[in-house]
Amino acid sequence: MQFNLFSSIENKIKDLRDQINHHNYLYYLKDVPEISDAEYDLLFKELKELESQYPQFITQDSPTQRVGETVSTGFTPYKHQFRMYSLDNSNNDDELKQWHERTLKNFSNNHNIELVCELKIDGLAISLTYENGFFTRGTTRGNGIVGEDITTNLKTIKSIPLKLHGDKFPKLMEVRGEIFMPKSSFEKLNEVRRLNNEQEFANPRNAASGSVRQLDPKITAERELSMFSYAVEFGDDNFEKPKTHFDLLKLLKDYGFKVNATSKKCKNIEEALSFCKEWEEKRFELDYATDGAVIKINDISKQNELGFTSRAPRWATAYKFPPEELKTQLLDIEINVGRTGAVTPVAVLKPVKLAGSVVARASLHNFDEIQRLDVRIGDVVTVKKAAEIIPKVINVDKTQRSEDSIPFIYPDKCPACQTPLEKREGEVNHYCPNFTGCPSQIKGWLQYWVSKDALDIDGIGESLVAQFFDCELIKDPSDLYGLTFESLISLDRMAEKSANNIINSINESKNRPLARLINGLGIRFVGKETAGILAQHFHSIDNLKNAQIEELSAVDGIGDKIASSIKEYFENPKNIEFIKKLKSHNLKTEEAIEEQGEKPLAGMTFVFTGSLTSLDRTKAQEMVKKLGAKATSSVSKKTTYLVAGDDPGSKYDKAVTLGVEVLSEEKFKNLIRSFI
DNA sequence: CAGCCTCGAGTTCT
DNA sequence: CTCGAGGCTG
Repeated sequence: MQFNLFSSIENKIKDLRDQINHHNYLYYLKDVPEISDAEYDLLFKELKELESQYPQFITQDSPTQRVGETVSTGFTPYKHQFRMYSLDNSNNDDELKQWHERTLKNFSNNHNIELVCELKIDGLAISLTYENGFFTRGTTRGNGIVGEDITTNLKTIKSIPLKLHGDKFPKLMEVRGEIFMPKSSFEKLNEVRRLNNEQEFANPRNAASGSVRQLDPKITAERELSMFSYAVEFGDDNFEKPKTHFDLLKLLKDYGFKVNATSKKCKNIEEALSFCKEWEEKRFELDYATDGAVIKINDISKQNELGFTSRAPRWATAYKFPPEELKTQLLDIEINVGRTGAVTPVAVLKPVKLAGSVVARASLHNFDEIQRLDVRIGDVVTVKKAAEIIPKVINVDKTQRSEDSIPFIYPDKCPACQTPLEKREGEVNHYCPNFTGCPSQIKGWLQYWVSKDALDIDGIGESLVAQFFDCELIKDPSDLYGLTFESLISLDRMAEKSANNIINSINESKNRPLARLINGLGIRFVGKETAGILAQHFHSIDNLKNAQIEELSAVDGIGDKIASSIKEYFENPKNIEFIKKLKSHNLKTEEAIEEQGEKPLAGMTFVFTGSLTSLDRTKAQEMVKKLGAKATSSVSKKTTYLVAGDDPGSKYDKAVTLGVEVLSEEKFKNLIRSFI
């Protein structure tokens, strides 16, 4: 299973590489591009993603390896002598106090346990190896176990001593620190890049990261980079090590490292909290970016007693400063109609930089939300990123509202097809009821049909289905299967090769598992999961069609609402017609009862979080399902294992609170391997 | 019937 | 990731 997976990925990567190189040739040398820039970018993006997941398949001639590409290569992987751990987070005062309480419980005499507070620098974590006082190697953090050797670049950074000061050194030590670019240098650098018409860096962190991973160390040397050091791993039993973390910081300073001067010893958690509060305000005055504070137990013997979880020390926690908020102007409210007919308003914002990226849009969810905020076009609003990712409008500054502003008038007609909108009793969303005729809904459906969770048609995405639909080549997904080479080639920006690929992909999708097909139908309340249940129970679309309400709701996981939604779907002659068309194009609409293999993981529930390095999440989920376990997306008491990849999110914290066992990617793979 | 737990749907940007 | 809503359990 593993081997097939890898060889097909290798082929896929090779195929992408060849395609892109071919298009490069056409574009740059022959000046006759066959595909649009957007399509080219998509191919490129896909290749980059696959390569970053499976770096073993990167070859020298890959288009991603050209100078100017940010994909990191050319650096040798290096296995850290001592693992580089992450930090657990405390998102607010309570969580910090809880961490403190939990930690102190481990000691019988827990009075006067000193803490050290430090600012958490928003940069790039690295590790420096010193042998007998000489700097011998510097590496990126990577996944904490293996990083990349960037010694030559790091040697250009002046705050990294090439030889330690003083005369007593351990035989071996690894110093951990954070590389950063001062805000002022970042501004200067971007100024220059702007003048040269070069792409600007989004934030100092990205600039530092980009600078340190240059293949040419001369470029690194030109960038103003600096480093704060904050930890050491000793590889020398005879060396007399510091007894406390604070002494360790002092030792680092004496050795000639730059140590952040704000670090402070605290007698109790209240003092630590006031350190956090103080810097939450003052951090903007600093010339470097900080995203929080780190609180550590000072006594190193106590640190050793506490030890580590699978990913982080128990004796330290990161206090996260609240996410950045910004004010900006709301330029317009756009109305989207999704594939189900659900109407969602989207705020169009004057673009602002927020927590590292430029935000121009934010969902307003529904009409209730607009009323709750009383948000009007032209208002000045506060935007913040929920969970650091999704922009959200959190409030409206009504003092800055002009006198002639009027409340937003919610449309009563679908913007795409002019059908009057409906709101069902007890539901929050408005719907466009023109389910079979609304162009916006059909486009959404087409897009869903070709997506990974449905028929997974490679090479067709949002723009292409919209193009097909707008050219009236297709009216619904079944028409995809009637597309001919000739009809495709008549389109703009479509050449033989792409047309062939598309026809092939479409044909391949005729044999997808039944569950995917059911999901693609777009029956209300029936998504990926429920479609899977239905496929397993009924084995064919026809059986599903003929099932009575009672039969449906008897199935585990299907209640009255879903059952009647399914029944309703199959009572609509248009849908019956659609399924007929699928069959006439030879799509697989039935599936033999799957052979029940060994189910060694029966009864277990897995949740995945963070980015997995050696396999992708969907694959991992399919694997555990095959072995009889469930794969869900949120952690609860019922979760057996949380598999945490790199940089896990809130799920990790929840698992810790609920006492759910956490597996590293490595441990997970071992577990799975023992069954195949 | 309340209180979980899960699922579905929609969303942003790199 | 988050909200809302459906299904199941005690």
